[in-house]
Amino acid sequence: MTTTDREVENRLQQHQVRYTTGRRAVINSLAGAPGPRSAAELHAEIGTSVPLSSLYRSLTVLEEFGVVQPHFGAKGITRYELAEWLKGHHHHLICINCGSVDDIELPHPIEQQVRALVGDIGSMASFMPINHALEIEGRCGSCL
Amino acid sequence: MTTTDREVENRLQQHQVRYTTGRRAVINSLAGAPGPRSAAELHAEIGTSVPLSSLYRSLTVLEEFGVVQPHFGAKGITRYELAEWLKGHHHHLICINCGSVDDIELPHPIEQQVRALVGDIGSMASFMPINHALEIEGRCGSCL
DNA sequence: GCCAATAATGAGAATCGTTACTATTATCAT
DNA sequence: ATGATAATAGTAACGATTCTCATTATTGGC
Repeated sequence: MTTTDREVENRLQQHQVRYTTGRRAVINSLAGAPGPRSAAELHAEIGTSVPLSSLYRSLTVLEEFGVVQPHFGAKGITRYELAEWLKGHHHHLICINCGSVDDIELPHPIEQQVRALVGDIGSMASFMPINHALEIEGRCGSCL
Repeated sequence: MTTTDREVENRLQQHQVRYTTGRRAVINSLAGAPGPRSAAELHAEIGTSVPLSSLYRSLTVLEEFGVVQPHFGAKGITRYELAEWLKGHHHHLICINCGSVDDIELPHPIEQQVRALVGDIGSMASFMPINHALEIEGRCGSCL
């Protein structure tokens, strides 16, 4: 059992939500992925032991209790990743050629700058920022 | 005929693509909106004179020729907005309470900082940035 | 350990945003 | 005007996601 596993287990326990085999499979798959994954992608990796419909339900529950976070992509495809408190704050590099989405964690000073900018923007627009995402579109290493 | 209208007309003409009534309706509706709009929202505003299927087709060709840009939101809903060369580079304030998406144009010096950060990130991740979007989630003025 | 109560699952149908198809209509150059 | 081509309207098809409900697993109390 990994650390992530244990943390998720605790979080769910506190809400009297069961950490079942299917949900475990989702978490472990996401924990090993370098970026957000769609239900279909998870299904392909996990195998047919967890049917798609259950996968979707698991994702919904896990999102409801703050364990995973959705990321909305082209063609109505929603990909999920572990929430920030599990995997750390990060941003996305989205390849316009192959469609891949990879995580990138900014060096602390740079992330601080982003955070400061977001704060400034919020106060100048009478908007209360709670989260932010810097999505960078371009060409990934394999598609240059 | 507005300036935007004329600019779109020119762009399409250069590609031998017609700027029809339906496409004009889409552009004008988007030009008057404070944020991205979905096909359904445009249909509601424009009325039944332009059927949904035509709206979708219009959006597809307008995107194809760089006149509008998609924005992917929750529940598989794609919203479109005028491309940057028409409406200027901007970012989004997304309200987690009411779901509204509003545009925000950053003061020039701040946008410069963002741009510089994106450049830095690209070179440190061997990724060629082409575009970027700072999406700020939080509570809008009406939902504080 | 066993039982009732409750939560979760599996399989398929239903939903909804979006796309594809095709016959008809509008537009453009000549 | 006319023929070639682009665009439209209406409807069927599609695919990601959600819903339904009968069945199965888990849990807390005995």
